Amino acid sequence: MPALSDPRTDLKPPLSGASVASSAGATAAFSPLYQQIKGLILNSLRAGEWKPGESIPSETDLAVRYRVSQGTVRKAIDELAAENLLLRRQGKGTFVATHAEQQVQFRFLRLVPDSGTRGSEGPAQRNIIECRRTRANADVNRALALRSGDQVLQARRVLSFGGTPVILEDIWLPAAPFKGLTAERLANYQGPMYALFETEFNVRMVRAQESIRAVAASAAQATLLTTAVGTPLLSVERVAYTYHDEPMELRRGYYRTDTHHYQNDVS
Amino acid sequence: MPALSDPRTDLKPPLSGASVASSAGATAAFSPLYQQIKGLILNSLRAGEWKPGESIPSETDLAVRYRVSQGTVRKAIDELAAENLLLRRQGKGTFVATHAEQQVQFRFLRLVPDSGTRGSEGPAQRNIIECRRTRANADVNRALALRSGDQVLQARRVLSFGGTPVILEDIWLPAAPFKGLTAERLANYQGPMYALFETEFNVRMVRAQESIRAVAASAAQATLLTTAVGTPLLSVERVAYTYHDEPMELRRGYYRTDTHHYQNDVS
DNA sequence: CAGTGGTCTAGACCACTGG
DNA sequence: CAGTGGTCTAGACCACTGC
Repeated sequence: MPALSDPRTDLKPPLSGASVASSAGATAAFSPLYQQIKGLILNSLRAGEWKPGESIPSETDLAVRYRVSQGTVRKAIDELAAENLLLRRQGKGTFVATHAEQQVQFRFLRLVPDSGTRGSEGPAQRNIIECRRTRANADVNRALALRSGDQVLQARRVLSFGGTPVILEDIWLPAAPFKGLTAERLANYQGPMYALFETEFNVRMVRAQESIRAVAASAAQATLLTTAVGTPLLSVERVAYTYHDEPMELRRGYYRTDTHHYQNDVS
Repeated sequence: MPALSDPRTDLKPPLSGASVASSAGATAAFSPLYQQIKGLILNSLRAGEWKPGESIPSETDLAVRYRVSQGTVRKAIDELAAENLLLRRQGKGTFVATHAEQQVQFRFLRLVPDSGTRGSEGPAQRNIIECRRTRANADVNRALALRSGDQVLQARRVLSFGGTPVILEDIWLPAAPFKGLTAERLANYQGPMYALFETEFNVRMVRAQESIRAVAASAAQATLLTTAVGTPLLSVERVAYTYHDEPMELRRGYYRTDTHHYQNDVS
């Protein structure tokens, strides 16, 4: 191993909070080396240096690159794998997670059929009702951290399983990162919408937060979901985030739960 | 460190699948040392050797006890901490997680007020409607992995926040592990029900699986929740598990979502 | 100050994959 | 067979807690 006298261009040594201000709180947080490495890897992911589905360099290579031991790189990758940003495959390498894989399709969709398993009803049919460009209202602006006046894309679609419409969704996206997205491209793409976002716009959804309520179907909703007005529906409001917790999508879903249910593990 | 010649009473060496049957698949799975250690710690937890809220021995002590390095014990504890079974506190020790802590009260309850934070409405009022001992139907038996004919305890209660009834719950428990549980003890206990289970019956709920639907309030439900018949309610069916994935509780909850919502993080 | 968990390193060896 | 991630060890040192 090389001596540590060599200056590191990327990393600060993990020094403790020796900030100027000594009194009155405001102590600089101690940041371990592996957290700094994690941040650097995160930056490379966001910058697209390694694309979804591709492998990242081996642990030993990264250890050389960052001038730390393999164990430290390993711990950084461990956390990123636990957050589903990376995928380790023994003997093969470490890969950037993607929404395009067959195994984890609909990874963010918690709705499953009451009987049978996910996907047992065959592929979902996607039906784009509309897609337009507007200025968002205050609600949407707040959720997406936009300035008032910023443009957004709004889409509405229906997902059907086995021929039955089950999900009605309104989707809002900031217009800037999704420049060029049209109803046609949405309609023609086969596969999860988030996979299209990855390949076409270099936007990878990493985590999401959902707020769930029970509501009664309006006339419009009932029509699109071929059910009666007043039918109880699951209202699922989702904000999806990219790397570094940037909000990138607001989605308001209405789920029929007569043949499906929302499944959640809590611990 | 002592030589490894010393026979280990508890552990098999992490040998690979050299089982008798060599052909026809059925290869014995390779189990790393730290997984075996994790299993032993799990056994001690289930046996009540260390009780909720107490500290377990230090990593170095456990390393001596199990005759492995501290790093191996550490990895076992890491996983148990990630699963919320243990709680690490730097400088103090490692503690058995509990539902009785102030910080994590209602850890399994995902319902939060639309405005304000969890607990901002003051403490929840718990109202036991009934508690009786019966034979369970097939549904409940299946969920709790009981034999038909086994006795169960059934309770119904209403939870109110800020004076408004928000949650109606039906709860089923296997009678055997909860021998002696009565409506009075439930009603008199202040604090989360799962905390009572820990202290009185040595049953610790570790994880749960919830199935969520939207339903219309029945007459009985509407009365107890002081709302109108047909009001959309969130139906939350929960199966809660103890150590080693033993199902120990079935709970059917009905949540009003006019002032609260079910919050979920997905990644 | 001693004791705890947390970080970092270095090296040996194992399990798995694919050419 | 070489290359990858996975396990295990041993030791040094750091950060945090409480006496």
